[in-house]
Amino acid sequence: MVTIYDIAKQANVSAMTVSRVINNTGRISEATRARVKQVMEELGYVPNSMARSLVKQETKMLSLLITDITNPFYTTLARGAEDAAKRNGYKLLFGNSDEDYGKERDYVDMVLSTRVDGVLFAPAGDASADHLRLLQRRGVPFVLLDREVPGIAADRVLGDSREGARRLTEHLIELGHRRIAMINGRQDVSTARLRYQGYLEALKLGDVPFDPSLVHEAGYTAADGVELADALLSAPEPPTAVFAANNFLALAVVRGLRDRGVRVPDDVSVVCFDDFGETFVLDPFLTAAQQPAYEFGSLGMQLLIERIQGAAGAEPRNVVLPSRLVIRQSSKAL
Amino acid sequence: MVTIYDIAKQANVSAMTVSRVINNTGRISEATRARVKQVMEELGYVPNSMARSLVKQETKMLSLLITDITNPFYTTLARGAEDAAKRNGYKLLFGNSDEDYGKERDYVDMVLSTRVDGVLFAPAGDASADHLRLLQRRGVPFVLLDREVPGIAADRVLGDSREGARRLTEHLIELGHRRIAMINGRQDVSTARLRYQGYLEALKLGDVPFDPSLVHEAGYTAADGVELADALLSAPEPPTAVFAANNFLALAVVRGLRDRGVRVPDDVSVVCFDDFGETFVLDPFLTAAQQPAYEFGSLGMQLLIERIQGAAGAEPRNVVLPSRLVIRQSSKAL
DNA sequence: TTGAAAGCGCTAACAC
DNA sequence: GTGTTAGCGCTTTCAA
Repeated sequence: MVTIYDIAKQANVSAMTVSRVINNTGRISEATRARVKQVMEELGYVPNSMARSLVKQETKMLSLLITDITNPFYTTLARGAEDAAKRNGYKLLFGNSDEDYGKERDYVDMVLSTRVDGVLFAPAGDASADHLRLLQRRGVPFVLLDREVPGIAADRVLGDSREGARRLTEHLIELGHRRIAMINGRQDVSTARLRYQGYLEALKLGDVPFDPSLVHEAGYTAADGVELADALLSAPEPPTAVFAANNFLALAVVRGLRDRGVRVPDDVSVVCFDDFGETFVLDPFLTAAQQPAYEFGSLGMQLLIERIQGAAGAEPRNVVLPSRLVIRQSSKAL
Repeated sequence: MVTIYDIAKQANVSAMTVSRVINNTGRISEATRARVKQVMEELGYVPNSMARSLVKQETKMLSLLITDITNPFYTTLARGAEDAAKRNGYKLLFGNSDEDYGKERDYVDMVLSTRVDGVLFAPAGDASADHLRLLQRRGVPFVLLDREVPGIAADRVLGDSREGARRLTEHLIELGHRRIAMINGRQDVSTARLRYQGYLEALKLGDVPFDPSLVHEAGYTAADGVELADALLSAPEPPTAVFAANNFLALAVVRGLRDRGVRVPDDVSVVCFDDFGETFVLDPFLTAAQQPAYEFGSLGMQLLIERIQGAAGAEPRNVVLPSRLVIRQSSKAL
């Protein structure tokens, strides 16, 4: 491996001079600079960023933790984050918690020992508070993504879960539905709670009686919610419409209903948060509240970098990104 | 930041003793070990992996470079790679070249300065050879993913592009098609060349005359190939079937054809390599040669780690993963 | 079983 | 403009 000292010797200067050339700091004569640069070229020198990090106490490395790498919402978010990181000269370390607190904990340990300069953190749920406090105690800046965590004050980029859920439910009510089921993520996840509240709000505003037998909790991943259709249909009086709290749940429900001979939207309408967009799907079918996933990532990254560079101010900032209601074929008038 | 020295002082031992406890090396009395461990706990010590890397000359960090982070083929592959890396105690740095040699070059520089222990590399194309030689000269082990690069001898995990393309084309011929168009990636990408060859092979075997006006080249990303439908339909005698060399191209073509009033599959059949699977799509529509994306990642990672740990032998290994032909509604008898 | 010294590759701080 | 010294946090080597 070529080091600064090899360059220094060849170019007949001190290590410091080489360091100055590399970093463009201090005053260097043009002659020396040229000579050093040439030797660097010849020897194919590449700086050792570990050595640099060790002395500078910063790694120029950031970390992004998401909860489901198979979900297009998060991969699109990841892209936004990566673009913004690269623009600012940071590398990005990715992690995937799979909605699992154990894996999340492992990841936090990794992050701590890697000494990344900051973390973009999509928490698995409320119990992530422990992990976030670990980061706080070590002085690692972070920005919360998509979900808030009670008891943790930090910058965050959130969606309008409550509002979006309310609008989706209202849409169903406007179509004449009154028996509207909801399938949701776990209640220890803030978005699940807020989407539930939005649902209740819409029912109240629309003068639709609330029936607890129509509400089911699963989780947010593709694996969750496969059996949901049974639960839905087994209600004393089954629903005519379903609000699914995310894209995977919606897919599972539509599949499950169809398998049982229930047609969507003819027999049952389905709406959801986050869809799969036009990118992957030929004929997008689901009526959905679309969230600007890319902006979750890029904005979050921007907040994080501002925070790291001390351009942020003491109090946490809160960004709420509105969703867009896209009406498609999966919802239909009763 | 808590260091080894803080622990050493508190526990009344030398730094070396602490180091030994951390790494479980050497002989330590149970008493000392317990004392050190307790202090570590109390102070919340987390090892500084940069300092360790600097002296050990290894980072326990690997890197994965893919060419299109928006393509489910690659995100699934990434998941396989990540799982395998974690199983073996490695961290994973992600990168995305967007099929662009410039971005790829930047990424290689980054990789070099980060001193990762190895790279899983999905090359943008043949010109990636320069970048790969850079890695070779620096002694950074890598495994090629999905695409081979002429002139570069290295471990690799590839699909059966030629075979898969042949089978897809044969499928169309069996359905009675004889005017079969192909839309392809750039010819400086090995998979594009091989898929083209497979297409030609099938034509020859099926006694179908080859018409160069039916072959079009675009690129592999969603952005490419939007205008392809025009080119296809403007042929003197337009095709009755289209073989698209990947998933995004297929989606673009179907959209383009529909926009121009051409029905798929009634007027034109479409088949492709890599689809979007059942994970995102309610009613998968495309007849496709499905590749085992997850295994590309996990197997590639396994090869890489073996290579790094010297368990590999001198000559490059070559793994070919077969694709699976899934027949759906987008292809139909003439 | 434990410790002292040296050094991984780099840069901050201070000379000259 | 350029050089010297010291040290970032850890492990290797050798000694006790």
